[in-house]
Amino acid sequence: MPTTPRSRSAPSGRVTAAMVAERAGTSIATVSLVVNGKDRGRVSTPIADRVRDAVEQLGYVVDHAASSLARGSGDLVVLIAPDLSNPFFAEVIRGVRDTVGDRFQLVLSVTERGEQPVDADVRRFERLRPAGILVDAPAESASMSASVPVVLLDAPGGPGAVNYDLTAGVQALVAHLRAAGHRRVAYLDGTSRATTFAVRRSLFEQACTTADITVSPVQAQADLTIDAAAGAVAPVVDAWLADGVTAVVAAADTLAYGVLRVAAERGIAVPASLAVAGFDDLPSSSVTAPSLTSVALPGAELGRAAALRLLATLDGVDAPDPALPTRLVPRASTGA
Amino acid sequence: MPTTPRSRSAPSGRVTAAMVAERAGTSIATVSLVVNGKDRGRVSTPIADRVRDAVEQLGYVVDHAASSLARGSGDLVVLIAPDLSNPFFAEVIRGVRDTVGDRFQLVLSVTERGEQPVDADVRRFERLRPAGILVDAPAESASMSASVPVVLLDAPGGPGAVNYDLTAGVQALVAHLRAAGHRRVAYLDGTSRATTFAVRRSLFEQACTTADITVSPVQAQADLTIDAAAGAVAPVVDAWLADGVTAVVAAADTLAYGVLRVAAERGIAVPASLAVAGFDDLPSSSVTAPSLTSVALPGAELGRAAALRLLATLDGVDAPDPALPTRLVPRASTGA
DNA sequence: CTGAAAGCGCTTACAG
DNA sequence: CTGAAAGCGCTTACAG
Repeated sequence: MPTTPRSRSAPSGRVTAAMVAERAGTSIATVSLVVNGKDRGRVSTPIADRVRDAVEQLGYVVDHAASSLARGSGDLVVLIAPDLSNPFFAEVIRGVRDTVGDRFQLVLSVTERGEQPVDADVRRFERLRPAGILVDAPAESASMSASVPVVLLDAPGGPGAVNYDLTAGVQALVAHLRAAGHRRVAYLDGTSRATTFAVRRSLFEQACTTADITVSPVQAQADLTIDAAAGAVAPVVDAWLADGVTAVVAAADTLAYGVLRVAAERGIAVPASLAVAGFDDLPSSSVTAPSLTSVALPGAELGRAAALRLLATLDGVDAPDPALPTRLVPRASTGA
Repeated sequence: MPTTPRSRSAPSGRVTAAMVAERAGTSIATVSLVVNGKDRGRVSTPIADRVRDAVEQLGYVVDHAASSLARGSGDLVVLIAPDLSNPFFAEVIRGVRDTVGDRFQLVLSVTERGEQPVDADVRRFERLRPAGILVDAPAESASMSASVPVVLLDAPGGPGAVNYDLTAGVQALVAHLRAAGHRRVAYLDGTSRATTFAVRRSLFEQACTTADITVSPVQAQADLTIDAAAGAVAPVVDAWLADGVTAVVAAADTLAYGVLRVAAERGIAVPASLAVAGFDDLPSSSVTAPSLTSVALPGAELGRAAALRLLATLDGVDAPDPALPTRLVPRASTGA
């Protein structure tokens, strides 16, 4: 810890506007204007050039803390997402980043494994005075309000949220299973408290009822990792088979991978003895053994839509708000 | 845009220390001390309690911008990582987050897909006055210096870096291939400019030379995604086979997945006609068709080691700096 | 066109 | 034990 007195501006390596101003022979006010591109018609060309030269030579960068303090808010956009072990979120992030672009700087925060973003997370990031906050798969959409604009992703029912329209995808999945002759299926749920999982389950159960397919009372759920899913499936897979289940639908592809792994270990033929399907359509779902049938949720699209909505809010204009379409990608794991 | 005059503190919903002080009947200096836990022996218990009550009632949170401006730096730790479509990074992040814990707030930044973190990324985040910056898989470790402590991850050769000892893993892989009778192999490289990829390749080639295995002159490389890998492999797979190649080693598991996919499409038996192996040992590598042999790089360990090193630097103590061990996980894709 | 000055919300010697 | 005040580095009316 340096003991340098604070009054002496010990050259901390940090270049300030004052240093730029001195070198350019102007005031820091002028430096601020030039650096922020607000010099048109306010600063003469020769002076502006001198400032730019000095900035270049000194490697000056506007201090974010000071700037956002003075301005009231900064150019940060915060995206709070659940644990990234689900590759789905990588896609969402990409969509957001490509959309907020250079205008804002995107920073991410991830929750503890298996946790959903909650109110307190939003609160913690308000401190940073971001331009806006995006929350992916929040636990409860109720009280996510803040002093900055907040957009919720994949938070069905919430206001100020962008969502998938899961109906089409789920119905296609159930129709697909029905056509393959399945009449009794199991559902492997996530332990996640994200509302989207409740929606997936209930839409699935509804569709099954309509299609005259029975959902097995033998329940299982797990964290969204392959290991956790395999651990949850191992104890119940025999009960499923004994119950006459011929297909299992998992709330996420990573969960479905766990089913595939247990089936492989037990020598249960997929799809002959047990069909398997998931949600997300992860990139790796095309190379599993067998390749996995999945309801495709385009993550990058979700990220893009959320970012557009935030930008629209910041600009004070109305945002289009279409629910994003989902579709079934049938593969070998259901005999496609 | 609100036109509120700045002088009137329009109740922006933001609670300030002044508001807390007024409610508690003290000064903002006292509020600051209490809120930062520096009140022991400096503030009387009844006053401290009144402050805490007021904080509670008002929901006061210290403003990050103002705090880090006044203090010189804040409690943020920034982790800059390449595009997250490689699930490997999720592990690294988890290791970092679990280690920096509650003392610091972790924020992430990801580069454009296929890009590596560069100097300019570090520069951009210095603005935030973080306590430290972690850079995963940087392009060049040379000039990554900043006004805050920087720790490089997976940046072989750099000073202030934490790394894997790839030797053991690579040698085990090559010995494994040799034992299975392979004498001519191909290497599928990543287009990534991260130095770790150069190291992987050169260690592999060295080990092959020693083991009297020939590396095919038929070259291929791709972005670290399954699609990109499949696209790069498709045009060369016949040439590999024609060249007498019996095994292909990919610089990352995601690349190896691309090989598996092309092999499946072409009806090339794995491992009978072509053995496949990768680096990373991703969770999904246990469920691919066939399951993938891989050099395991424990991502969470890397993140943990880097975070410990940063904490040590901040505390001014020496950091232990063991290279992290790697090992081979043999699976069906090489006939294990 | 230009700069002095107030203010953003904190933290921290310093003086009581 | 407590508070007034300076200072962190900017931005932005405002007065020249």
